[in-house]
Amino acid sequence: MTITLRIPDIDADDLPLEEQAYRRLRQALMEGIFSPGDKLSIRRIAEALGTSPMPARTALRRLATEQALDALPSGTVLVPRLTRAAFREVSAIRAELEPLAIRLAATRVDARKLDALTAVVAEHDAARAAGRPEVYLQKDREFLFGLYREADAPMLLSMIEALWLRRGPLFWDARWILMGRPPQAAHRHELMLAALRRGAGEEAAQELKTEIERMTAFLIDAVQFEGEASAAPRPIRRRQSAAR
Amino acid sequence: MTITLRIPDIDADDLPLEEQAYRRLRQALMEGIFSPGDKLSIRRIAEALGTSPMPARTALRRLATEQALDALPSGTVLVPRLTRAAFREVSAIRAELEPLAIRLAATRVDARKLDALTAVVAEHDAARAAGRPEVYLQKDREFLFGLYREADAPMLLSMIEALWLRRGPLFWDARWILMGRPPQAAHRHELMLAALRRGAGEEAAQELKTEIERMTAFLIDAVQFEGEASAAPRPIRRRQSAAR
DNA sequence: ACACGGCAAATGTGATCACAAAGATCGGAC
DNA sequence: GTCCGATCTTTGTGATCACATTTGCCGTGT
Repeated sequence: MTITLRIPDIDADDLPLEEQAYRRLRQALMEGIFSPGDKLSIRRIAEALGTSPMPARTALRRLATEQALDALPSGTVLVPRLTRAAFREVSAIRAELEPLAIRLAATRVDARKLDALTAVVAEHDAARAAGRPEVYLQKDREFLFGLYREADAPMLLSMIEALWLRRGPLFWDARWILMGRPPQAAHRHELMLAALRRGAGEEAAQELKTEIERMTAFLIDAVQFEGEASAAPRPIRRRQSAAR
Repeated sequence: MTITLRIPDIDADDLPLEEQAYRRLRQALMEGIFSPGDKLSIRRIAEALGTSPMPARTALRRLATEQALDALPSGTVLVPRLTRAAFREVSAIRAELEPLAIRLAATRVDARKLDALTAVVAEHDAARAAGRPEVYLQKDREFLFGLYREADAPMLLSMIEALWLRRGPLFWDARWILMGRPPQAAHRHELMLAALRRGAGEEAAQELKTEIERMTAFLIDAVQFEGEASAAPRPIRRRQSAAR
């Protein structure tokens, strides 16, 4: 890891440094600041964050605890490189938990929220048309987590966040691939919204489960996973400048 | 919290102190050393563990990250007191994740393992007959996690462990209630084993889902939850000496 | 090319300290 | 009795340090 880190700032100056560090690192994981396999040393992260090592150390340990990062027996912390099996596992868990969140949200979400999320879907599709994968991924997240928060199920939300963090770097690497799918194949968010408007939570949950399963099947064939020989050129693994 | 802590020792002297602390605290959560609502101060835990504050601090932060403990905005760490809604949430997540683990395990588990787990079921029932709730809870855990480990799904296992940790103290408090249920109502482990022997993973998963849902319905009516008026005498909330 | 050994640098961990903030206690007023 | 303010104690956080372990680099041999 020889590239200068540009870890995002966040607007939370009144929180303890350790919490700020944690949140900034979470965001960095979702936004491609790190690549799969990167080694995160406490001192280097602390320097990048502009703190002493303690907050960085705590934040890294917290992220390892929730499996957003991998910790080796030596204590070294790495950005996860997912094997094919690990990616399947994450997806299988998502396919159970995220529909559950939708079912719970369906009993609580109101029309105003659904309208707001309709606008997010439009922005999601616009980002796709404009060729802005970073915005595309961010709108996908904004849509789904907008719904999951309606579930008012804090532990479930935290678990889903951990799943997204774990596969965040891989998704970032695959962002052009993901965005290159035809719109009707890429997501079923309109279908979900339509179902939710009819009060059909189970149907919306099923649409999401299908979306996750199909995205998994698509990426399984499209991505180079850890531990597999290079039968094709490696997908682009380096960061480009963030478009946002 | 005025009672002297007796945190379990573990057999892992070659691990870093922080990892030992973490594991010991996890075990303590499952075994009723703490009660819901207990405040865990870094210094007091460190003293009970016989370490400096650092390993205790890290362990407590890790446990808070995975929601085994609750952290207040001040940084104070508490043993969770589950509201009725929180207990329902934990159970709903369990009802999704644990059957998934069974389905995955069903494709891999062999007859030797099933035989070993058959013995655990017998010990589970013997503990019930002997009126030893601590062993009863431990055998329940041994049986189910024996299966979940067969799934070879590390993140799923970690998530299930976090769920069990979160509701560990409440279950400990309810151990006599749980053990007092008639055997055929208490669990469906024999049914699960029978299905797994036939290679019917989906059926075993469904038996477990039913077990979780019924146990939830039973406990919802039997337990005093946080934030609810005392319409009945509070259940015993203090530790008795561990029988093991 | 690879493997091994030696050495220096980097690293994670535990210990300790200072300090601001949170929490507990006490006394007085109503 | 309750409530409030003052004071003291405890607490969590961040900083820093020492040290054992790990990692990386270089040179040598095959």
